[in-house]
Amino acid sequence: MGSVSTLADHIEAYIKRMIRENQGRAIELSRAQLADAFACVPSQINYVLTTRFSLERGYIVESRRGGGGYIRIGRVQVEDVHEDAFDLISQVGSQISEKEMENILARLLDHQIITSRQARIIRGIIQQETARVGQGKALVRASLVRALLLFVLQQQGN
Amino acid sequence: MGSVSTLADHIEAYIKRMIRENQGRAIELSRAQLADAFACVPSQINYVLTTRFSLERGYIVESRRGGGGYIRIGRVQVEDVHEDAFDLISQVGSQISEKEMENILARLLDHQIITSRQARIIRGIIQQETARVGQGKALVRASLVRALLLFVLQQQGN
DNA sequence: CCTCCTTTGACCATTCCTGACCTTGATTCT
DNA sequence: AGAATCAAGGTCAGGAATGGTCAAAGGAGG
Repeated sequence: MGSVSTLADHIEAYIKRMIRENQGRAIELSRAQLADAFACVPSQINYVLTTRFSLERGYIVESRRGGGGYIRIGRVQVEDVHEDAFDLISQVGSQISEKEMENILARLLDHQIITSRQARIIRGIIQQETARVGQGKALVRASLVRALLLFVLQQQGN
Repeated sequence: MGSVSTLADHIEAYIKRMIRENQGRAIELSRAQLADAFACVPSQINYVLTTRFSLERGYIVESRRGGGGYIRIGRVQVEDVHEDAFDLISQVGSQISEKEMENILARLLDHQIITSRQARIIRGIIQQETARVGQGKALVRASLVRALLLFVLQQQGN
């Protein structure tokens, strides 16, 4: 697993565990309470939500302000994970940023379509290959992401 | 002077010893601290990492910037049987023709380093990807061949 | 000398965390 | 009902902590 060192990482892990323990169903929580539990400012929760629970990473976050306010966090429901994976890959355009790549990997990892080891190797390979070219890294990255992920999927016999 | 020991060599040895002492498991370190320990500029660490801890040499390096940033260095287990395969791959230049690619695949197939199914999948993916780009197919192909073969080899050392 | 590897430093990019200030919804007071 | 107040959550910009890049200078060996 990734390094669980920063506060944000801990909060992320906490939320994911909550969801897991709830059979993957959406959970509801109070921003203020959570912030209190981790001894941080409330906006830190928003930071975690936007950086780790974005739609691109497969999460849906709803909330309401005012008295009795709440934050609900759930996973995007997908019929067939492999279908979803192919969709994800086919939606990769001719260029892709590092951040976009991370989102895809995070999502596939989340759905256990790839292992963290595979994700690491993919990152490593792409890092080396993009370093090799001066310009057009986003182009090379797109090509490699598609190729490597497609390879993984096809190998699994899809 | 038998300069068997540049600063880079010492840093390399230090990191390798760390990994050894950690039972071969990945280690995590701080670039700034390490640079400090060796009284050099931080970028020297990057130099050592890129020149001595590349994937072809069997290492995988991950890092994160910002607060709580780190550099993680681990080994990817690779069977010795595949030593020459790595040589083959690292000899792939910045461009390679379809014929050269076929030769490489044939050799790897011959030595049973990859299966015919894997070879087929690789061919298919590379065909698709090179078709996407108008020019510079040989460039893209080289990148993909390296990436996919590297991936296959590291997958096996699991 | 020439070339390749090493070292350095200036400048850049990313990630995290906080606090001041804003918006929205519910409840209570007149 | 309307106003005031209370109780959430949201935004945004900034500071601090890391690591990354790149090109030029330095050195050792052939």
